[in-house]
Amino acid sequence: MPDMKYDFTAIEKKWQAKWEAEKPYAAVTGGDKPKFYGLIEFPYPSAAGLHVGHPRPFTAMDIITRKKRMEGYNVLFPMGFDAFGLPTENFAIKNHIHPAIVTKQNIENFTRQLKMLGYGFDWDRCIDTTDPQYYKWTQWIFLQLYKHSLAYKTTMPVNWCTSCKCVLANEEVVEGVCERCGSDVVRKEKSQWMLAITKYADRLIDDLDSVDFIERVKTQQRNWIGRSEGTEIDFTATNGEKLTVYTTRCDTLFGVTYMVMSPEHPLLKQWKDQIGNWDEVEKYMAEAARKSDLERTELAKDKTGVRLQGIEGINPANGKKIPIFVSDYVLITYGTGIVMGVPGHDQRDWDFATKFGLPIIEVVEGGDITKEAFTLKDDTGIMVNSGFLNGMTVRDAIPAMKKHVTEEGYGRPKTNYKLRDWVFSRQRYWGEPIPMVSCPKCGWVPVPESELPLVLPQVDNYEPTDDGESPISKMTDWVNTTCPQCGMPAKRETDTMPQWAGSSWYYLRYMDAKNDSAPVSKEAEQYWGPVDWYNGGMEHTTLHLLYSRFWHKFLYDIGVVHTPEPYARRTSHGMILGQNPHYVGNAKTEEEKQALIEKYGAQAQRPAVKMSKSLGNVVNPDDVVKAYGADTMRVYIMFIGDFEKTATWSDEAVKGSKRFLDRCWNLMDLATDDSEISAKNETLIHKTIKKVTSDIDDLKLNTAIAALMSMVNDFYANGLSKGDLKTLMLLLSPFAPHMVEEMWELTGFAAQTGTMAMQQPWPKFDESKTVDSSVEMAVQVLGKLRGTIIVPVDSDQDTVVAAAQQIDKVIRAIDGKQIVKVIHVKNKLVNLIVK
RNA sequence: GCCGGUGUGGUGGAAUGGUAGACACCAGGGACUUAAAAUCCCUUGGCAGCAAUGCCGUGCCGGUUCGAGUCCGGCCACCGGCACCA
Repeated sequence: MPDMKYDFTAIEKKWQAKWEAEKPYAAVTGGDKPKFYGLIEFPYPSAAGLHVGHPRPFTAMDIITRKKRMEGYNVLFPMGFDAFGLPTENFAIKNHIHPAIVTKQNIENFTRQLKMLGYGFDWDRCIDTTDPQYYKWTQWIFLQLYKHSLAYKTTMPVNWCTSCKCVLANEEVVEGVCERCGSDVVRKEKSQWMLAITKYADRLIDDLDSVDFIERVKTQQRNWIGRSEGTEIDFTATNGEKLTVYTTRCDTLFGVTYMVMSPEHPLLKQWKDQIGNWDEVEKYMAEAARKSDLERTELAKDKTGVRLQGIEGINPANGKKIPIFVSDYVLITYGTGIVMGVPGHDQRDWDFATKFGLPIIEVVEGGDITKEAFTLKDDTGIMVNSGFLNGMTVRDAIPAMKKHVTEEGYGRPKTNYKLRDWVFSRQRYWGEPIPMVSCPKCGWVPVPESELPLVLPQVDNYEPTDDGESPISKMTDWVNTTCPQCGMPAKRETDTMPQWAGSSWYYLRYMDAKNDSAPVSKEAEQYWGPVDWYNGGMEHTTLHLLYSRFWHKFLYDIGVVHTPEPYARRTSHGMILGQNPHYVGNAKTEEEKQALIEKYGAQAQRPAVKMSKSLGNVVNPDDVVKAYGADTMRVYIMFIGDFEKTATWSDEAVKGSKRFLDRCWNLMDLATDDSEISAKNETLIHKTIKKVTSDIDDLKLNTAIAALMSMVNDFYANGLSKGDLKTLMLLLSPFAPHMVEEMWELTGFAAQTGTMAMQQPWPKFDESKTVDSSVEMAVQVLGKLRGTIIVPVDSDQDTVVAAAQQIDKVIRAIDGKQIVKVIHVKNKLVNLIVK
């Protein structure tokens, strides 16, 4: 073997060129092989390029799909770009470049970096959501939603980001601020396109049972949808109006001492003339409208409200008259916007009643309602002061009351959801135009499908406007059109679709990326669907992941796809953090330490933090590849820790992965010419194949690499044959594909087999060869480790006990005592119980 | 407040109820070298001891078990999600 250095730069360049030319990763629809569709979330092509967070999921799925190919699967592993969105638009505004040009440059840079890392994507299927040939079908799906009454335009209070000058979906508001820019979100009355995701709420929850998603994704989606089973109860107002409330605790109906209406409730304005203190009420309503979501939440503890003069409510259970208040702790968006106040058994109601001096009635025994509401979590409390419910447990009282109100005709069981319909329009430029035309005579009319794609017009200024209109609205040539229905002058919708539109169906497009007559052909979808394994970030759980499940279910209903769920399996990766430059642990002196704590506070206590430009702890994959090579980058990012957990990048630790690859490379000099697996390494090799195979399937890439490292260490200790090296190369090839192909060629296996290593079958193990002829067993006396013995595999108890009694420490430990019991776990341990 | 998750050496992390710390990083020692880098070898959980060895040790308290990082009950801390959802 020629003594050659591992020149990763030259090697990686060579093999990437070969793969570019020969396309070994191209997926062909159809054939006899079983199919495997592995998917990772496509990136948003930012100007900053890839950061080291990207390669974690990408490398993992690349390894999984490479192994699947070797196992004989027909693999689809695609990549694309989710390129509409605000950062590009803002960059374009700032630098006076068209967003399309920025997007093109960014995609080119991302593509270069992804190819640099050696991923086995089928580049012929690459998609770009801003390509009119792609968004033609995004618009088409919108039109189908419209035709099925799942897209509608309505005026309602929406979340308005004061900085982006744009509406946001509920899912995009985090703790009262915009999830993207962190600015205040206020409520604004606006006419918006909506998608009726709530119609799919039950299916989105129930079908989670049929898919293999990690549990935290399922719980998070269930919580977000927030299904609650309760009761609607009709109260009456003294002016004759019916006031329906929603409650999950209908058992407490006898404990109601007041009612509360949301300040946004439409009945209030209707009652203007009947409300004695209308001025006061109106003022309160105006104040509530001005508050941002954040303010409303922050002030949660301090209840405010105004009592309506001249109108009271009547409790249908006992005919009692009770006051009605207006208060902003009642939300118009949940339930009926009216709540029955049960201060004895709801803490918010208790707070409110205490502040306004309202009576508090105990209807469930067990607490001290003079101190706080008794809101027991278990439901075994006994009902009191509640007419026919007295003496029952809460558990029995709820169904009894539900039945009662239904029979009496003033109530009914009702299911409610926290999930809201999806606000689907944005007042920004860089998004898919919504293909609708507003005609003075016909109302909203869809653009005919034959006219799709409705291409985004060129504008001079992308700047968002303060009047809340899209920049496109200034393009009168484009806006002014004719009604597709009556031919009269009409105007186009100028809002665009949200960031999440294009990604709601992109996994389907990969199956048939060039189709000009459908989003995806029936054949391609039948063959590739559903996605077998989808990995992505937890931050998308209640956004992209939920949205795309919704769209998929709709496409299922209209016969475009053949499965009710898009993704069979969902896993999630942890974030990659950077070193914290301000960490107190780095301080050398006590003064330095104090200075850091003073300056950075809690931030200084954390060894690792999110990478950011301002902290200067961003790791650029380009630099890592330049210094150590793509294969080292791939191995390190997998070896860094448990895939699902947060991990911290370490420049020092990368070297360990490089060292490992060097050691693999240098094994070429040591391997003897024997092309068979050597007898001395046989067990080791079969064990390692077994371990690496199952670890990849279980997404435990870190321990798979550890097993390979162990094998290499043993090869150095015991020597190896070319046959042994061959197995190592095959097991390593998904992890470090460039280096392995070069080794495969240098060791003559390329010439001998006529294929690349990646095209070889995945090594098989023989279960019977994964066990050694002898094993080391633990010897315990009274559960305490006293030594180890080496015995033939599967030795019986007598043999093991006899061997154990030869050990000095064991002899001493049982000295003068009787062995009364022996616990013998075959090949593992023997525990001598003495007295 | 509710729902998840996590807690193991100086560090990242391993451990189907069965030898805690695999595999690495850092550190220390040695070899090679004019020297450095690279490479190779050794040590490396803590305490006591020259050593053999002994004791302690997986956030805390208790329980089940021959045996608990792992299972059960109760705490504490941190991370993530939701949150005036009636």
